[in-house]
Amino acid sequence: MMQSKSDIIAQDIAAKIKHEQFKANSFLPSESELTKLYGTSRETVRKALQGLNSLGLIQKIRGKGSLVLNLEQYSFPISGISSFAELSKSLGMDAQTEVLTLEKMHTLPELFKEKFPNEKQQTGFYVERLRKIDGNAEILDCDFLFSPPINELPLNAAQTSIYNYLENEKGLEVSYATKAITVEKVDDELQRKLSLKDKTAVLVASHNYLSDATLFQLTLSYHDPSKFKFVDFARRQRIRF
Amino acid sequence: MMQSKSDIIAQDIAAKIKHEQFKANSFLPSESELTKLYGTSRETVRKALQGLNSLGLIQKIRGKGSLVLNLEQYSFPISGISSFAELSKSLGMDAQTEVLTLEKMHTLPELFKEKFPNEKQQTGFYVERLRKIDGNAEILDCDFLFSPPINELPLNAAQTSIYNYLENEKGLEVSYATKAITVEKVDDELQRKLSLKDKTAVLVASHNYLSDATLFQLTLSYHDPSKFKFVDFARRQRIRF
DNA sequence: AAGTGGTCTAGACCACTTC
DNA sequence: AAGTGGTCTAGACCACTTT
Repeated sequence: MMQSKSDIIAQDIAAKIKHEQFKANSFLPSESELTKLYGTSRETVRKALQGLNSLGLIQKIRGKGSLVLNLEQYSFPISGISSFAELSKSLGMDAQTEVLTLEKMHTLPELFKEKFPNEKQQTGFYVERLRKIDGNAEILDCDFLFSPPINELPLNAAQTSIYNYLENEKGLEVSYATKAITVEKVDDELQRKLSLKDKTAVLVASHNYLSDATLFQLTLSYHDPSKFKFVDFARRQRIRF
Repeated sequence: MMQSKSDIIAQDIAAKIKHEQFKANSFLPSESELTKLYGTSRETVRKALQGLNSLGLIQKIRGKGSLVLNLEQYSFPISGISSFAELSKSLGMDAQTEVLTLEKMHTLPELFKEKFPNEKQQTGFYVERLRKIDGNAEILDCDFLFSPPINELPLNAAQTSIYNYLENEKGLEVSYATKAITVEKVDDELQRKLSLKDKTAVLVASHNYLSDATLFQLTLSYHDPSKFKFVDFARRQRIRF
C-alpha cells in the first residue's frame, strides 16, 4: 500500500504535465537530470517514466528524450479501470447517482446468469444504479459483488463510490478487470430508464478482480448509444500471444 | 529492432502458457528459478514478467508467486494495437480482405475532415477495405496514410497487411494509437456494403503513431453492431492524472 | 526460518541523435 | 565527441506467505 519512490516521481511528473509545468510537445528533463532532481538512481527514474509511457502521457524517443504528448485533442482515455465517481470527478462533470436497488441475494439474478453463464458463486450484493449527467439518465450500472470477500455494503457506499469504500475502508485492493463491449437489444423497462429512442444499448460487461486474483464483482453497464464514447490508448505489443 | 533478453524470455513464457506447459491457475517457477533457467539476472526476468503481467497473462502475488490467468473464459483481449491480419490469424478465423479503393490524394476525404476536424496534413493514400469473415462482410476499414512518411503503398500491401509492409519492408516502427469507440448513424451506401439491418454502425476511430511520435495514419473502422465485440484487459492505475 | 515477490542502487556497455 | 535513452548486472534490503 506504501507508495514507492518511483510512484511518487511518476505522480509528480504527471501533475507537472497536467499543470503545464512540463508542456505538451516538449521534452522532459533527461533521465540523468531527473536522477539528480529526485536524488534517486537512474533505474528508479526510468521505472517512473515507464509508467507515464504506458499511460500515454509521454513518448520515449531514443537518443532524444521523453516527449510530452498532448491529450487534449481526444480527451483523456477512459479505458483502464476506474469508478464512475473517479471518472466524473476527473472530467469535471455534474454527475449524480441514484441507487435503484441494493439487496443481499443468495442466487445470481437472471440477467447475470444470462450474460455470465460460467459463474458459479451465488451469494452477494445486487446493486442497480442510475447515473445522471447534467440531470439526464445516461448509464444504468448493474453490479453483483460476491460474499465473500464482501460481507457488507452500506447504502452510503453505493451512493458515493463502492471502490472508495472497498479500498479505503475495507483495505481490499482492486487490481484488474476484463471488459467486453457489445451492442445489445434491450427490454421496455431499460428503454424507459434510459429514455432510449430505440430498443438498443451499448453494454460494457466486466469481471473485476482483487490483487490476489479473486473475482469480487461482475458488472453490466448499459449506456445510451447516442452518448456512449469509449476512449482508449494502446501501445503495440512486442509479445505476441 | 533487436530483441532484448527480457523480450525473449517473455515470448518464451507466453508460448509455454499458450501451449499449457505452464497451466492456468498454477504458479510459474519462482523468479530465482527463472533466473537460473534463463541464465540472466533477476531484474531481467522481472522485466519479462512485468510485460506478461500488464498483458493480463499472469497475476503477480506477493509472497506467493506469479499466477497464470486463464483467458479462455472471455477470449483473448482485442484491445492493444494489432492489424486485422494479425488478429484474424491469431483467432484462427477464415478471413478475407477486399480492397475497394486505393488512391493517392492531395486533400483529406470529406469523411475524414468530418471525423477528424483538427487534422491539417493533406497528402497521402486513401484505402478502403471490406473485411469478410466466413464470407460475410463484417467490417469496413477506411484508412488515410500520410505522405510523408509513407511515400508508396502497393496494392499487395493493402490486400495482405499494411502493418507488415510498413514494419518489415519499410523499417517503420508502429508504436501507439488512440482509439475512440462510438455508435453512429450511417448512410445508404455503408448500410449496403455491410448488409446492415439498421442505419447504425459501431465506429472505431483511431490516430496511429510511429515510435518517433509521428502521426502516420487515421483509421475509421465501421462494424456491424450485431457482430461487434471489443474485449479489453485493464489494470487499475496507480498514477491518477 | 525459508521462500516468494517489491524496491532500489551504482555501475557498465550499447544504440541512436546531435553537433 | 557528447548527450540521450535501452539493456543488463550483482547485490542489498524489505514485506508478505507459508511451514
